[in-house]
Amino acid sequence: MFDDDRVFKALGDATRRFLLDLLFKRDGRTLSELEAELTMTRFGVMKHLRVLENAGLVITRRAGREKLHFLNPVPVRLIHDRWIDKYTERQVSTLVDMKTTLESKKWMPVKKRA
Amino acid sequence: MFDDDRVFKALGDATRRFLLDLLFKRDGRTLSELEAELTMTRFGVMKHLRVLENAGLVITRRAGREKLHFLNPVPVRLIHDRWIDKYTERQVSTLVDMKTTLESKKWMPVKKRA
DNA sequence: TTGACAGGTGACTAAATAGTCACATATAGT
DNA sequence: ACTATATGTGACTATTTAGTCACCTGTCAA
Repeated sequence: MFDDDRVFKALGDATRRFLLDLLFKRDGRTLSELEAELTMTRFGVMKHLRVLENAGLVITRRAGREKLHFLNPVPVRLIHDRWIDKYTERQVSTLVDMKTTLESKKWMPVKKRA
Repeated sequence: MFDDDRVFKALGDATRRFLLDLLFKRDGRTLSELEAELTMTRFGVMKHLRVLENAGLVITRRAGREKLHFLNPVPVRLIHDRWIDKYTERQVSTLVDMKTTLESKKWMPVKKRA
């Protein structure tokens, strides 16, 4: 199994992406803290965290009997660089910004169409 | 199934990533052209291309009896934006550049499956 | 119209993966 | 030492998914 395969396989599961979302909002959480946000068993969460750690998407540090989890953005950036050329990057990000702006408008609670 | 799930599931397979690599090098290829680069059956390749198309990672255009395939970078950029903050983006990309320079090797295209 | 070529389909098999269980280890504070 | 808390493990099951087969449809060019 190649390194990049581990990364993409890790990202292939919705629960693991949710864990990354949690860590993106706030780093340095423990296993128990993360488990509280999910409906799954603790061991289920632990297995997911291990997959993320083996992929390098999450970095951990022991602190006493606790294990703190941190999001590592580097693999994500490497995905980006693999299929987005430096010369077209600006155009793509502009396009994405426009898209998300439009969509967020669509999602806004509309005052109502009287 | 959510949109982002389709994207990540699509990226979870090495053959499909290899197809994206091929299209990244040169756009607008036909099914047969892509099949020639793989050891798999034509139908196998077709199924993979359909997964990529449903995920929005590949866009197609019919031209007579041929179907041309193009790489769409937008979903890739959205992955990036999900876990890389605009304020830390510069640091991360600098770090990645240093890393790739030092290693002097980027990710190799995945080899054909045995 | 006929033959050759490009692409499309349903059903099947083998392998990979998510999630669970009961049980085990290690640390903090009293 | 003792107990509550935080994390770690091996084996099992159910589901998903990659890849193949034989066969069908549509388009080009002579």
